[in-house]
Amino acid sequence: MHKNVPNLRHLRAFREVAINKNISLSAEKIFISQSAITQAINKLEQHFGTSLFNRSPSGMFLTERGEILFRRVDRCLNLLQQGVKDAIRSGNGKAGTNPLNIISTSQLRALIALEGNHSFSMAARSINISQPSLHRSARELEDHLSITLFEKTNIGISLTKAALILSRSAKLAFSELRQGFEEVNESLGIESSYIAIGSMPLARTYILPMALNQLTVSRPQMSINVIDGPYEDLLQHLRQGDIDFLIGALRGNFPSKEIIEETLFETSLSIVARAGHPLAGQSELTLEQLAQYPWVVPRKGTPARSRFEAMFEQAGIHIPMGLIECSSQILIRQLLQASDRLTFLSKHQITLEEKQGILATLAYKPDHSSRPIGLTYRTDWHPTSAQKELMNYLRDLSRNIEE
DNA sequence: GACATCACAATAAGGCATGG
DNA sequence: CCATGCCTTATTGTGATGTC
Repeated sequence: MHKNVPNLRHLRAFREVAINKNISLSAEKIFISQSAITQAINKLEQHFGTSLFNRSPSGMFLTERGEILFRRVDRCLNLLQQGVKDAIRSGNGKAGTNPLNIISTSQLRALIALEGNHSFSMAARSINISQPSLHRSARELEDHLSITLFEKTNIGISLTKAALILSRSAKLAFSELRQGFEEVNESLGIESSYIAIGSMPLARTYILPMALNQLTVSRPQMSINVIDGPYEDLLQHLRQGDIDFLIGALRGNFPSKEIIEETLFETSLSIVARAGHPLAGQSELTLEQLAQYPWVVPRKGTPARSRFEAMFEQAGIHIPMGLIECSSQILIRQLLQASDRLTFLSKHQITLEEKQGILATLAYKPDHSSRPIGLTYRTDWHPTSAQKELMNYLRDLSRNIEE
């Protein structure tokens, strides 16, 4: 995932030279030799496959792609610097010299690997290095920061609070670099970029596929990763920069200003059953009638599930027993087809074929059935042009949705 | 004066074996 | 499982020297 992250000191050197427009001066500032910086920059240029500076007698000036990268590198380093500071504070350590001097990419990689794996051996395997190597990097990091990063718990090795803070900044920092790499490639006309989208059930069925098709027409080389899962997991990945944005039902009420929710459209929930269902075609259904049948419902904690429960509770009716919780659209169809179960679907989850005869929308309109569908992303996220393009397709498609 | 380059030195990163 | 020692390999850095 975070392959090929360049040496942090090289990135620092790059930033200094970009600011000072002078290698020798930068060399004095960050205490390494002039030749080391020259080579570091060459290496970065090789890594990103483009020249980053115009060398002129009056100094080193960023090329167009150098500028692009500089913005990302600057954010990357700031994130890391802040992350180390916060982690040290959280771990009651003493803030020492410049944090960027004491940590390396491989140490951060080790840290990140340990976040998802509760043993050194598994973490090592997950990033294809040997257990001793990973172990050493991890302990070195701990040593350099002089705070506790790892502790033994009942599930194995866990990260301390301080370690989690650092790991999160590192992921965000690496993801800035990933985005920078993609922007540079875009500017070179290499369409190899990559987008990770977190998808909640609704969007998947209609709007997202259409937008993805549009995007792949204009950018055939693009690789796209659509990830689904429980909202909490997706949000977690979003906050750590693993996912670029989420699409689906908005939850609202974010405690912090860290996350933005952008409404694309409103959709309304309908109660649906198979076409030959006993309640299909009847008018004026009551909640009591609906409570007689078994249901397929969304996971607990989702907005649609809350609506489902509120619908009965407000009317003082017991919630039907024998619920099946399921978020797979295909499975829901099959459950409905084979039984008299009912479910909540929003208008845009029902396809044309289904409207023409496989599913029946029952004559009962839940209160407050309308809910916002939209995009969720980090406030400090800076989308690449491919990412912006995809979001614009989604916005355009939403505008044309007939309600 | 300021960057590039070269030969070599120094470190960092990684692996294997092996013992708690 | 984790931790360590010991060794190899890869990466980075230095200082001298070249080039424009």
